[in-house]
Amino acid sequence: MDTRGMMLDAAAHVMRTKGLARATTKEIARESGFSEAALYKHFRDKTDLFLAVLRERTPGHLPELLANLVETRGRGDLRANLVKVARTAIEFYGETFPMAASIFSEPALLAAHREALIGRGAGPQHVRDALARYLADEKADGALAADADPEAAAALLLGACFMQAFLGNFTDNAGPSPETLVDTLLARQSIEGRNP
Amino acid sequence: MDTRGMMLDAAAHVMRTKGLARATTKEIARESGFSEAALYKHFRDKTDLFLAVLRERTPGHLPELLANLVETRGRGDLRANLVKVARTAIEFYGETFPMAASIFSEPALLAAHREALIGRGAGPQHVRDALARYLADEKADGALAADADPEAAAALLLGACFMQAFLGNFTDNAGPSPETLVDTLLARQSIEGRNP
DNA sequence: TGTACATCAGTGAACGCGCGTTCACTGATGTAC
DNA sequence: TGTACATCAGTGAACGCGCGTTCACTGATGTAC
Repeated sequence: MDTRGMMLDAAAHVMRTKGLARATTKEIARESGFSEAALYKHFRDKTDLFLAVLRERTPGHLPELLANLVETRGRGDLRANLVKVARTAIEFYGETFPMAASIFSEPALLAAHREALIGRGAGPQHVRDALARYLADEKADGALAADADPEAAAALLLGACFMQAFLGNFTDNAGPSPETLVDTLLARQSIEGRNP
Repeated sequence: MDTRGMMLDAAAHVMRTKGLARATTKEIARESGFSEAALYKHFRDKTDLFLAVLRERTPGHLPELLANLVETRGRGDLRANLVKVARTAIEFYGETFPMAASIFSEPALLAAHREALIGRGAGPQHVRDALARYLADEKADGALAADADPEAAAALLLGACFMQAFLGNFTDNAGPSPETLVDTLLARQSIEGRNP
């Protein structure tokens, strides 16, 4: 691993364990094994370093899984696919949440990160859109009810995972399993005959 | 309004607009119209002030609404009640999110806030539990399918609202309306005859 | 009523500290001839 | 091969700054007699 990579790892680790407010250049330098001055040979300033961490040290398994699902539409059965999405999403959001939430404490950093995501065509809403697209494909293939709403269904499932990850980071709250969430989403909750 | 209240308002305003990292004693003092020294007549230290803001300046309309729903079970129809919950939740989480997310940047503050919530018997999971309890009541009254899962349904609906509030704070993403979310939750998504 | 004192909310100025950043430097490695 | 110089990743020490916090204080208000 090159110096820059070690610095990014150190920064990501400090941000995760000590929090953004305690992620000082001193701490990151100490953790990486290099001097503070060395940080400035690889990154213009502290913001540049943080943005690089956000860009290069955010896990990608959820976007990847959804990209695959969209590509191989209908391969495997709907329920199993959604359970896998839910499981992956809870894990992904669980890893991502503390750092992502942190940057709300620095609006300037938040804005810069948002712009960077937009520039790359990435961002949280794209995940939801990808799942909605997969569900729309399943609906077109007849695996989903004709009056089902792919976007709302995607919002419900990912939202539950997102919140579960938040609750898991905030308390030790467990919440419903991925299977239960998916089954509840797919099944009718209101009594038969009544609307909707 | 007494001095203490003005200080809390000022602190909450600065936290919301400038972010936790820029919410310095100088800034809060300037905004409140008092000196920095005066802050220390009313709060032991900065952490004490922040915890007081979190305790006394967090909106309460969502917990309140759910408490009322649980009390007046079945009054009004299910769908209308849920739509109102969703609408209130999106607004509530939208107001709460930036500040709540902020404190993930200071784990010590986060831990202190969590302990304070536990001590008061409050916290985000209680909101979800309250909605689950209301849904369980509706199920017992026959307004919800016999095999419906109140906890999972509550997690799905509130999760979608929570994530929508996050997306709204992060980008200007709109997402499905409260009505669409509720209808999608209540209706069967998988095709009739297929499981589940 | 006037006088003497107590209380107390709030202040201006200073404090020490840790922060992000920069500086002149070092020493290992590569290159020319 | 040896010699002279260039390059460049990384350093130790210092810098100015803004932070949270404390200090001795002021001046308005209340109270006793």
